Amino acid sequence: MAFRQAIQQSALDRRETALWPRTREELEVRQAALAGRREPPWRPSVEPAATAGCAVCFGPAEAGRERAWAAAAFAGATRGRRALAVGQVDAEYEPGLMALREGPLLEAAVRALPQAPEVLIVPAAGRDHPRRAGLAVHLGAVLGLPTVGLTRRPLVASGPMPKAAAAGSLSVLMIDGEPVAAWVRTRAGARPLVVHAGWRTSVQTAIEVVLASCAGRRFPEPIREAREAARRERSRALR
DNA sequence: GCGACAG
DNA sequence: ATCTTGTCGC
Repeated sequence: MAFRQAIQQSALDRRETALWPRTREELEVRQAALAGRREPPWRPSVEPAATAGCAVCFGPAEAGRERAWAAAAFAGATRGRRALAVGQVDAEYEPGLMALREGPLLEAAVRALPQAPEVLIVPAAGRDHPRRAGLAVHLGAVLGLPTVGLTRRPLVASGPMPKAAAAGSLSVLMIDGEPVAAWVRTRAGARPLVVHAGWRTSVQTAIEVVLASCAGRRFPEPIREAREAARRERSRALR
């Protein structure tokens, strides 16, 4: 049955945990494989789509490891609309390999959400990546959820920022003639953000998802909520 | 002079 | 990301 199948595909298994690569070599192989997979493009069934965001923040390192707090949230996140995940990470930050650091924790936070989102905004690159599979793409594949990536600047692609100061003005970023992301002014007069095509999303769809959730602010509401939740938990734990 | 490769 | 100084707008 198509209906039942759709439900199973959109529902998050809250107990299952994926195995993330532990080394640079393993991750690079995985990324190359992910980039080759061609899943059916996703489009919001109803607008606005149920959009969630996620975030991670780090604390002082202890014994070589860093403590980290992750959160996932829907807009207007209150109790019941967000979730947390805490852990340690030993991988250092390295452009192109962010999944080693943030993948497991972000997955845990999203899976802990009481409801499965229709689409997830990830604070990381998507298709604009050395192997076309940034953390936004990887996390979407692991969760079986459409994702879009959102960063302050491009990772690989380069191009001029939109000239117009109006919210919604944009300029597409390409790699080898393929659209991978776009500079998007999410708020009038503010510096544009880079919106990336992610897991099962095109640049166009990614832009629609992000613009629909910004509500007059530079960052999408779900991302702001998740970021705030993670930082608040960190300060609570560190105190 | 330094950085210019996501967070 | 995190930190820190400086500027802008309500």
